[in-house]
Amino acid sequence: MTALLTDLNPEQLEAVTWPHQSALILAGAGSGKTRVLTTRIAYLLQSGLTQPQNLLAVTFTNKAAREMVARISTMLPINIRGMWIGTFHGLCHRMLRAHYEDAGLPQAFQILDMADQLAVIKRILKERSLDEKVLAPRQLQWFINNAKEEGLRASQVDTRGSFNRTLAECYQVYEAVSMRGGTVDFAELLLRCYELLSRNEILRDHYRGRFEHILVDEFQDTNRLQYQWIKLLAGSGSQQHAAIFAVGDDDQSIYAFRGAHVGNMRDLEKDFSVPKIIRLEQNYRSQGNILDAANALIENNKGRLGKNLWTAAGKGESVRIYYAATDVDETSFIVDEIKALHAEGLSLSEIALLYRSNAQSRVLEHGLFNASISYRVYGGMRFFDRQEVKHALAYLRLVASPDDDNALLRVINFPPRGIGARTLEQLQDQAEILGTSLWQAALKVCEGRKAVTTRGDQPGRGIAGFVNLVLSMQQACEGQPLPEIIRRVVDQSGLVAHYQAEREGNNERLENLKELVNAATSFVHEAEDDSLTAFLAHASLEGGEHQAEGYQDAVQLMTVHAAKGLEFHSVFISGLEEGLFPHENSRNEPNGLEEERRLMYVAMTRARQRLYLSYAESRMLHGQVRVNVPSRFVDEIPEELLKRLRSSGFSGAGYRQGLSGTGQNTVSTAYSRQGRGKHTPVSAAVRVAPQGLNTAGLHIGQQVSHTKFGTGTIVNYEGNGSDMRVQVNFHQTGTKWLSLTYAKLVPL
DNA sequence: CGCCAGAACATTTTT
DNA sequence: TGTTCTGGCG
Repeated sequence: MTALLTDLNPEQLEAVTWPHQSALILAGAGSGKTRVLTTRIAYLLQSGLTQPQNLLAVTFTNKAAREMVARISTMLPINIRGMWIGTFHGLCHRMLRAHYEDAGLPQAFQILDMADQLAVIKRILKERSLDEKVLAPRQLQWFINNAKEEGLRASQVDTRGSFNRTLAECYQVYEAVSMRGGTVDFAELLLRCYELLSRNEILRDHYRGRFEHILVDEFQDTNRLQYQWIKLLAGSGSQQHAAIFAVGDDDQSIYAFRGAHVGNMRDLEKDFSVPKIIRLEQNYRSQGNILDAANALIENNKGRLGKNLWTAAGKGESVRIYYAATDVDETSFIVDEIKALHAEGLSLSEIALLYRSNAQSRVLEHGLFNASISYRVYGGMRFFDRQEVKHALAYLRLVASPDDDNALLRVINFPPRGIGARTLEQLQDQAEILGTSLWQAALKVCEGRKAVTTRGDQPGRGIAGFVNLVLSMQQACEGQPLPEIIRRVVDQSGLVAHYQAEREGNNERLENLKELVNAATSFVHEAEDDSLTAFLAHASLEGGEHQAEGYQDAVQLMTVHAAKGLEFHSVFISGLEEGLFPHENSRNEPNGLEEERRLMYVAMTRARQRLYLSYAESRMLHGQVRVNVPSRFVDEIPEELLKRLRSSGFSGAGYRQGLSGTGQNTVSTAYSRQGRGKHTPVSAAVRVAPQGLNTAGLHIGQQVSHTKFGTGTIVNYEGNGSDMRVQVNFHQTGTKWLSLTYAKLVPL
């Protein structure tokens, strides 16, 4: 016990040993938030105050949940099985699976991710022949998810006005379609679970009796429904059974745009009569100047719960700021600094390049690539989102739950088997008439057809071919272990054959299909429930993070949002310009500027030792050069904390002057940069500059020679790793795309 | 049914 | 500018 509590500062100790009563912990960046959370759990268990099965800990990401499990396991020798640790969606999903009948769901209900949901919505809009200009699919998706997060069903939303009525009607159709297909979207997981608990007294009492402690991570990011769910589980007022231990930081609330409601912090305080907020203000990450700068910045926000980070470490280095003439200049400054840091022995993975929006990564990538610096870009496409994987998953869904229209539509003609728009329309009409799923309609069509004639039906093609395929898959999978099921379905689906038959560029796809089998194999080892349905749920809920890429020493490029929760020795925040950061769109949002400021606060507090801020006077954006004014956030940092670096050609005028203008006037287009050509779908989240033997020292502008084509200049590149291709302008034969794996290019 | 050209669009994002 | 989506044509 004592070992557990040593090295905690007084506030951390107070939080960890807090009595059985709800608490709100205001945990600043780098203040040991996760440590407090996990130590609290270990403390409760070790001191016998509670049992594992009486604990529920909820996070937002699977990564955070895993980290929590891992840390508790190292602290305690006990088996933490029985404890409910997971994401909101994961825990709700668990409850719904356990009580699917009470929740009114089929046993094999499937989870729709955002893309699946959007596809359903597009279909609904098309069927109702609603013009996309009148109602954009995304808008309807947003509306439905929002309604659900407010706890509203289609019958409960506002129907005043024709537009609202249209929205409500579409929502109603969407509900019906979901019901029939047995599908549940992300928001539905939460709402369904909430409704289940609020309606079913027996279940509610069961869970209330069970959970004595509910711990919530990143509480500032909870939306209204999530908070209601927590409240329901804990029971409030005289009904309160569980103590809520909420940890969060209002200054790091950066997800309002997706429904996060910081107000939940104050609500919790009130609803659960939290006697006092515990503030964790001692920072163990950054040096003094960095914290002072961040504190000064965030001070400009109103209505904060209030907090001031401090450190026992020294002042450290000044915050460096660089004013560049152009984005290219900004990039070359950053590249030079990275080279210098690397030369001093700092590993590249300790350097982060942060930006407000993804579009900014391009210039940076270009610069890094040309300097042969390895880098990794976060936020690419997730494994389970890839086209070929989604196709395979759709077949698997049909095996598990053939009434899922979305899955059916995705693969009914992929690989192509002669089912065109016409046939599909007939099938949809048929389903409409019968009031059934497309699958049922397809079965009917086949039966009828068989009775009349099979003439003209080539085996394996048409509706009959598809129906037979799915039926035989279902048969082949009966009683098989999961990896075998996947292997058979992938094989029988014809996906592999299809991709093999296509020329070029499908190696990665084929690899991913193999990888899917591997994913299933490791899933079987890890999960308690190794059914197909469980695997499909895993694919939807824990999609991306399976791809733990091997460690590579590379500079880390990501948006500020993606950087939350991470830390680095050195951090570059680029593009500090009005209109970019703060982003111009934030002007139209309520409290938009304050959210942008919090974003900046998050960005700054990622740095341990060294923080660079940079600004470019002119920048290429959307194909036009724009001239910008420095971000107001730079001016909010006290001068004495800054060390100004200057580019030689910069006029110097502009900063610390009137910031009233929007700062976006278009000037010349006399500007050139290497384009990147058509660009393969950048599916990989990782793009690492060539370093190996074959590719060492290659960069744009490099002269190379090729045995067949002679000499030329590298003008472009695309892809990554073994798939990387370069475009070479050969003096004799013109430009050619060459794969680095096959072509023997010799640098000159 | 597939391909290509032209248009439209362009914060942030996890589950 | 780059990327994605759509519609028309072969």
